Amino acid sequence: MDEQDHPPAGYHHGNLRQALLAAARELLEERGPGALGLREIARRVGVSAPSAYHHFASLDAIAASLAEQGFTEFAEQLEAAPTNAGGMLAPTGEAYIAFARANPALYRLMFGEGLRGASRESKAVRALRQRAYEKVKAGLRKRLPADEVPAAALFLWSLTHGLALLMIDGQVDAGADASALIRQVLKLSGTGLPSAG
Amino acid sequence: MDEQDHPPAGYHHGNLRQALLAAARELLEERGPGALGLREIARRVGVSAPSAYHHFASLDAIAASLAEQGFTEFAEQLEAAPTNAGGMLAPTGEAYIAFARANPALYRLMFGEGLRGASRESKAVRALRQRAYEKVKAGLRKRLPADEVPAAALFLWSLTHGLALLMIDGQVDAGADASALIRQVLKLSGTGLPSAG
DNA sequence: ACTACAATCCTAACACTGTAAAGATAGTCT
DNA sequence: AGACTATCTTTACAGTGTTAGGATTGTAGT
Repeated sequence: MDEQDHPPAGYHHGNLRQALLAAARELLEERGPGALGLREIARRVGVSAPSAYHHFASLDAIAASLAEQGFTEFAEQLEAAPTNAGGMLAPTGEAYIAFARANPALYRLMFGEGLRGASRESKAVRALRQRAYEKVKAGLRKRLPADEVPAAALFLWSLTHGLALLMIDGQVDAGADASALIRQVLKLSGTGLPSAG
Repeated sequence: MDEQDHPPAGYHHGNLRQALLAAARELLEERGPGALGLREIARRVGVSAPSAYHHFASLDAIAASLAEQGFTEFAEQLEAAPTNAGGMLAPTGEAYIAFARANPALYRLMFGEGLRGASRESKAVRALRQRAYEKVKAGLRKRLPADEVPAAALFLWSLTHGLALLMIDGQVDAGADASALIRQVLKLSGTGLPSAG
């Protein structure tokens, strides 16, 4: 039975779980959150569908696991954003949107799409979202009176989240230089809009 | 065969199509976009599943129809926003978010969740989204140089869309007076944030 | 009014899905 | 070696969206 040459060693198959997650992630980005299917995942790994139940409690658990994995990478990339330590917010925003654009389906999954029932309320996923959010707040506390922080953080997160989703959905025709447009939009979070209020 | 007392008159059943749409919409808000099921819809109307195919080409077509219906109501409520004609943008933003909060699942459906394949690319739905967007742009043109309008419009839309989704997902604990927080956040679109750029 | 017709609805069936139960197969430990 | 446990498989069940073909009803034509 040499169905694969990866040598990761392990038990029977050559540690499944991760193979399932890898296949799931490929499928996710190939065909979107709604097309995540347990049988298709197993098919790609070359294994029978129910065998997945030795490693995951359900398809939702696989999706939740992907979401967690996504949040981990997300946090890494946000913290690695250039001059993040310097106190500038825009570079973090750009990294945020870069991640979403590089992993569109994963990003949508992380924010609830394709998760049916249980894992939509998943404590793990929700906690991870909140942790990312707390980082933004911490950055703002250095520069704003405490009572303005919540609204300011929500403002920044809404703007970035919304822009990311609109771009992912192909709803904004960014043309050739998307990053220029992104920078332009994010910069408005500093200056504001004339007579918008 | 008196399975219902609604007298809407019509053909055989007493115009299905709309009954299906009504049931679909109830189901949608009750159990979310992912739980939209043709068989369940038919069940609620008291009719056999395949009969829906005389009125809709597929389940996706039902979902797309709901989305269209949603956009229509959406546009109405946005235009009815107080002092919209006066040129203020914030009231429109509040109406935007009010709609999303009143019809959370429908709002998500309108922006792509739960639509598999075809209708995600649906021209009708996409056109409706664009039309709503053009209205925002038109409002901005009166107050900004032309070359700043696209970024400004995208800025406003991203902020509002993102805030709406975060609130819908229960990701922001708005507490008792959500509208106060909403107003506070939207107001920041006018003033901007110190040293955010 | 009676007939032809077209629209509407139904039952039966297909290919698919997620999941449960029970049996085969390999690796591990004493 | 033998017992045991973890892993994977076949089989089966209830559910889904969708298609094909037959029954039923309302509409139009003469």
